[in-house]
Amino acid sequence: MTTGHELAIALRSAYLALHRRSDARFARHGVTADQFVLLATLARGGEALTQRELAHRMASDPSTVRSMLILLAARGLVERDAHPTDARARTVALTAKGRHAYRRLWKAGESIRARALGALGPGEAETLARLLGQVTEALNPECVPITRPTSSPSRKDEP
Amino acid sequence: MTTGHELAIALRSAYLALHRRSDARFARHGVTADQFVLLATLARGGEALTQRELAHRMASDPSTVRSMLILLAARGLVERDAHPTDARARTVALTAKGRHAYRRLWKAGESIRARALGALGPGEAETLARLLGQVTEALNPECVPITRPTSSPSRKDEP
DNA sequence: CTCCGATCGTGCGTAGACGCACGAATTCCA
DNA sequence: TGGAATTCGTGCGTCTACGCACGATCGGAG
Repeated sequence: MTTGHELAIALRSAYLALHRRSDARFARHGVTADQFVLLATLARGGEALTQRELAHRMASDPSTVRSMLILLAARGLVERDAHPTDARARTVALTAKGRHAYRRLWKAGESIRARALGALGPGEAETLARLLGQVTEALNPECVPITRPTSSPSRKDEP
Repeated sequence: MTTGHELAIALRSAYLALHRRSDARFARHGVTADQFVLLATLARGGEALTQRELAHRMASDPSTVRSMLILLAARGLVERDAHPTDARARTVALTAKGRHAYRRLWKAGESIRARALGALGPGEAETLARLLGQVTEALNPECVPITRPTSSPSRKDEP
């Protein structure tokens, strides 16, 4: 039987392992794993996101994204301009240098992605992604169900 | 088809969602999600781990564990004593207050664990934990295979 | 017994992840 | 149209996750 605690620990371990590996790999190129995620989100996002939209797509926090953008902008990988119609917002986009760096980083990270996929049998990657999606969905504060959070006090885990 | 990148993003999203939820829940009790992990590891570890062993079991860094211990010790949840036989090491253990807090926190986190498990069908929790374990294993720097990291330049993902 | 390499913890610096409180701009609706 | 609620970004503080360079200690090889 797998308890919620075990699941949480497994999730934590896997994420931290991935993050460490990626950080170590990308460090040679002067960026962090999270900065890569930002650049990738921007690259795939078809130009010009607001900081908030960027944060949303990265499953990250606007405040966090802001400090990352400051670092990336200082290095010329990213550009922040005024939003055309909304004076509150700023648009974010990759610079040419940023796009170039992203392509380089993509290649650099390839073996790590291959390594993760290689650990999984045929079809297991799909399964894993799907299950992770279900957990994410359930954990996101999006729509807290009207029914009280835990109706029957489930005693699935034990300390 | 699920690419390595999608898998990485799914993993990141799930972990961050879990972490956020947990942090929010535990904040009322004055501890963070990661501090809970430390306390749980200590509680399950059968007393007296070295900082290094604790870090290993938490899938965390000795340096990180140290700063967490400083905070937890200042609040009397944890005790750091000299190691009986190794003058370099220090042993870490829960105080009575720490054990009490841990029990309280365990209950507080229950609905989150239930929520995650509830998003999964029968047997899926086991599957998810297993797949996460495989990925973790593959990503951990433990034994870097003698064969060069990526022999055949696999072109599984696309930017 | 005496080194020398491995190991433990420390201290410092950087980066991320967040919460919260602000000011400014936008939207909505009465 | 005027004001309230909302939304965007900022700034600040805290905690975690590391890497790296130390000093101290341990352990084994000679």
